[in-house]
Amino acid sequence: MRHDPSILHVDLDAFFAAVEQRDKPSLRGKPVVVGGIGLRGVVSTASYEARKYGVRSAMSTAEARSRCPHAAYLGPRFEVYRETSQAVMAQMRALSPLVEPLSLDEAFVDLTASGLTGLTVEDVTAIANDLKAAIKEASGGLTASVGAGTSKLIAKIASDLDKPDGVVVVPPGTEAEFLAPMQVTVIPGVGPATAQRLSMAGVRTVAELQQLGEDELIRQVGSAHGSSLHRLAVAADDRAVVSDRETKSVSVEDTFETDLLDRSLLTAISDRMAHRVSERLQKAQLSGRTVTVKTRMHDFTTHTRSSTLAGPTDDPRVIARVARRLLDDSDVSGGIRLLGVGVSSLADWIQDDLFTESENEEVPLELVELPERPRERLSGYYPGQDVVHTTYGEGWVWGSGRGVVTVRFETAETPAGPVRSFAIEDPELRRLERRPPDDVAAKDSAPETPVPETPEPEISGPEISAAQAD
DNA sequence: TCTGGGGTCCTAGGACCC
DNA sequence: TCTGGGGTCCTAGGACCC
Repeated sequence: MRHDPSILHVDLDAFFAAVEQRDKPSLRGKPVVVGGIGLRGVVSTASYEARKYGVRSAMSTAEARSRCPHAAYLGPRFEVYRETSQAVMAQMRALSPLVEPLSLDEAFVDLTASGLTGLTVEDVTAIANDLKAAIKEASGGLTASVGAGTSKLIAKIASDLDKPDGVVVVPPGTEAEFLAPMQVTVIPGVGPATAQRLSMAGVRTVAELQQLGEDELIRQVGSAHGSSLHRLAVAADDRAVVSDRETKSVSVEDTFETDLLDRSLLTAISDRMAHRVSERLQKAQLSGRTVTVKTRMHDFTTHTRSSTLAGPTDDPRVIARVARRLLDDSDVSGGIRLLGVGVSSLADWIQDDLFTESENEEVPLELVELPERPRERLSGYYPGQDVVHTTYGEGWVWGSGRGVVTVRFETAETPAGPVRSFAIEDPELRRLERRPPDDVAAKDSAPETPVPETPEPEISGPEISAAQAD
């Protein structure tokens, strides 16, 4: 353990939203929410003006809109954030060569690496204020909050205490008493599940955690987590600041506006994701042996399927083929809300593996074109159906994947073949309240009306949005 | 009006090998 | 013929972070 508060944790305030306010003066002083703006979007960052209305990170955008309808809702511009982040990180590196970025808006700085020793609380406070000024200058006006202490844990917690635009330096020797009155959830790694378990053992504050024996803690939360928590509770943290952490995995995933059932569509999307993963691997000069496909069902249960190759690859065709096979093994019948493709077991070299090469030649993999826009659109409610399903041209069936429904789409003979019939069974979701359009509501509630063999959908009828379908 | 996308780390069971 | 542990690798899932 070091004796001076020489570890800084720097955290940019409401970073994404602050960049937007910087670039668009009309947004300054106003509530700004950056995040997914689609049906299933969540909030990445809310400006402090928006936080007054209860808008928080990770909240669904729909919820945010209801809390703060007059805010500006913006999709993220990662390229701009990355640029700004680099300018900010450069200021930290000018202060000390040992900087560990945790994300675009956060980093640890170890001052001892710059040769500074015997730093007092006053010294560090002055350094932190200088750094904040430099960051503001380099970023076009962004503010940061800085925490400092004798360890990562203390610096990290301290940076959160005086947000925004604050500096908190914890005097050496006071760490355990600094933590004692706080909730256990201030300790990074203690999330809802761990907090719940600790709570059942009567532990809510760090002081109570300090009293709990290590054996008991391990019984509650497992061995690795338990022993590290035991040490962190008494502020015994000697984790080093590490500047170059190596990448362990690369992945791409997407949540769909409505749940997807159509295997050929999913396969096309999977192929595209495999190519994007490959591009990112190649850019980073990485390759990996394990391909993983991730699916999330309508009820949010998540499954992964993975397969490990004999040697590492960054070849889009190899990744795509393995992903296809894994996707084929996945159950998609209830509709999936998310699909992801990832590569792990990374190596920083590429094996010219005859095995994988020969596989390539056997099955050349062609990217299936995704329809840019649906050419034709059929939609409607039918008796016996309690959810809207919409068919698009080209044989895709897009379903909401909710509720009990058996719908036949027998009309569409498309270039990709007939649109198939499908059925979804999910008793739990049947109870969901629905608001079908008025003209269909009557039919919908009619008892025991048989499902027509060949329903006659309204063609080019009024658009039934997925929001209404829910 | 539920619940993103990019990650990291840990656990647990089974296969396999010595 | 019956029965050891230990170690490593792989797979699946879950908690957590920003």
